[in-house]
Amino acid sequence: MTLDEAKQHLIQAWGTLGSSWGVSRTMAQVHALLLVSPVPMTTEDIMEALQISRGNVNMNVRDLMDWGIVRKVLKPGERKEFFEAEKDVWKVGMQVAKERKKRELEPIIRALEQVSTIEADITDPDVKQFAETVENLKKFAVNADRTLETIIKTDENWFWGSFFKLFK
Amino acid sequence: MTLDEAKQHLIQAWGTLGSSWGVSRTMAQVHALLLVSPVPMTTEDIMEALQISRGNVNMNVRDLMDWGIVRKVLKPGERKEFFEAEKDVWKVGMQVAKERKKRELEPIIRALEQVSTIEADITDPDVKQFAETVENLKKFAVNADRTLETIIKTDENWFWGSFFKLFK
DNA sequence: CTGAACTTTCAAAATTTTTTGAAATTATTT
DNA sequence: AAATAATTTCAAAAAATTTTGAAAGTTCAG
Repeated sequence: MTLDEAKQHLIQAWGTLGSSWGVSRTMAQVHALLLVSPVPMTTEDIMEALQISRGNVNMNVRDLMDWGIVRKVLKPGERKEFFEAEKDVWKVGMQVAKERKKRELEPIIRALEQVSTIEADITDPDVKQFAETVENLKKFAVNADRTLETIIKTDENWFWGSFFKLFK
Repeated sequence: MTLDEAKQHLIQAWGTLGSSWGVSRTMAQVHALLLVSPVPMTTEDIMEALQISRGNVNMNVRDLMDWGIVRKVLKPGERKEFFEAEKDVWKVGMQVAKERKKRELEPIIRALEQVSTIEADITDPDVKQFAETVENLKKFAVNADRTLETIIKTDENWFWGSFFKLFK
């Protein structure tokens, strides 16, 4: 397998993985492309490498920047903008965890709290069962949130070194 | 808020959450519906509650059963099949973690391994950088896999009681 | 300022995913 | 074995998402 073939494989695999996690195939592919590029790339480079339109590149790169895992790089004397991906895999993982926590975990916790303001006859067994289910979902979500929060604040070395040892 | 309103809210919120995690809105809604139903439901009950077609209910219920978070219940003397969701939130979470690990984490690890069989001049700095990135992705994935594996084998009580304390 | 280089936007088109519903299949009862 | 009831399948339709590309906007050198 040549370097280029390997890159292509990885980009495809990353795109597929993205799809099953609610990230659009193209966004994941742009991310993978920048991740394996040894140098920052321009919009045109990305267009050419993935055979997609200018607008598409622009949107996906912007989204990746919103996720905090791709940066704009300005080269002195160059008019064009260059993009590079965060290469530190731990940082990427943490950044994604942080964003998903903010975008999805926190909203669902708020929704669960809202829903538990149900005013109803607590002696009704159906109401009781519902309240219990919601309460458990909330506990689970809050626990996950707290755990993520802690992991996010943890430094890289701790993870690579001894995360899994804690679970022995 | 009445019980029914609260249920509707939760079903909607669950559907939205599903979307951002690569689960179809309807599948998440069927799951939520069964989760808050005090009794097992038939295909027709679900059709009516969510206003969706028979085929759609059938497919999504089957998928939920594949995920191991919904069961078929047969009532003696009844011709129809009933469905109920696993109510234990911890079990649901673990089951989903287990399936996603199998369906998505393991395949990406295999893909990364494949890609690292690249035969190329290791003195080429580009090749070296690529190999390094792939190696780090693999380490991250394997670590996550191992951690998940351990959590999955952990019993419920441990999580609810002291998960987050470990991270202080 | 002006115009060229580059970036962003967004309505329409293409693609992908989901849903429908009727026909085929399977299971159960008489 | 025939009739009835329920489930499954799957091609076509609908809906949702993604992509395109050209026009509008922005930036900057001269």
